[in-house]
Amino acid sequence: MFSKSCEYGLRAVIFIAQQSIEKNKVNISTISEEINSPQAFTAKILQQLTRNNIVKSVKGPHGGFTVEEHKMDIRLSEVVSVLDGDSIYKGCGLGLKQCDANSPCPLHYKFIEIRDNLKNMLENTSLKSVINDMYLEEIILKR
Amino acid sequence: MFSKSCEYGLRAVIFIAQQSIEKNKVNISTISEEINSPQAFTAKILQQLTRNNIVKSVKGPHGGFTVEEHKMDIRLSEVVSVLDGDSIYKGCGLGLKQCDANSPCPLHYKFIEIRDNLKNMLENTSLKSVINDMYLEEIILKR
DNA sequence: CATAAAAAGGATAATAAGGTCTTTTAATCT
DNA sequence: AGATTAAAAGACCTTATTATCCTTTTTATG
Repeated sequence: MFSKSCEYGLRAVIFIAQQSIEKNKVNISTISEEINSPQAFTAKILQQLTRNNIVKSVKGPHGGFTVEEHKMDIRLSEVVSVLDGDSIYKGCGLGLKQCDANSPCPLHYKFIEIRDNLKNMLENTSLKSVINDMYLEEIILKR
Repeated sequence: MFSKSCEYGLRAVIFIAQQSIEKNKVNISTISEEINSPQAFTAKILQQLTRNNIVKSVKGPHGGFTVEEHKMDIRLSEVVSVLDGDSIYKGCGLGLKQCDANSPCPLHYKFIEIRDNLKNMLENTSLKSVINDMYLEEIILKR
């Protein structure tokens, strides 16, 4: 469904956000340990998320990554579109370049439903709400 | 959503099935032309579908590919699982190896809904029904 | 100001996905 | 039987994704 980059990215953002709520900055080595991802690769992904103002990074001693308070209600869709673009929402299920109501592929209307579903879920799910859910149940980001 | 192999495979099967209803065998060069896919690669994919008894192949002059009548009600899910396996249905949205009701990822329940949706669509859509739909509206497999 | 901690950036390596080409096998038609 | 046509099979190549390594830059602190 998502690329590895996007999977790691989502996990990382969720972890960082959770820690930010507890007032902790976290560095890459902690992050990659806690979400079980390759460290250098994760660093690359966080660079992208930093450039796109989804996470904030601070260099130097006691530096690390945070999600600022006013960013807590960004949607998962924003993370996904930074890392994977919008092909999941827009692309044709059968891979046709041109596929819309005017010249639909045989599965066009069936796919629209599923993609809209995914789109709505990602657009309606804020970082904050994910973190809240995590406090309700024992929820893990490793393994 | 699907791999290229799976996209080409689905398009190919749909095209072959449609032609089979009109009593035509079709060869790879026609198929790849009509569904706009790389010929040699499409041949590879059709080999897999042949080995898995989804399409039937006949070698030699006037040979080609067909979908036999009793195969017309196989589901799209069967094609997808031959070409892409079942990770779309089973895999965790965040890429965790272990993720289920016992140790769910933060998005587990949200993803279940979407994957079930996709699963149901593919399991309830037969080749025959796709072809029928294609006769109702002007539907294309190219571009 | 020197040092250490941390992210940023560039270069490269490994693996997987996507795609091509050539040879082999099988069916059909003179 | 021999020529021809078409798929099957396997070897090979290319590109994109995933992943690592190493150097540079930034910055907090003793």
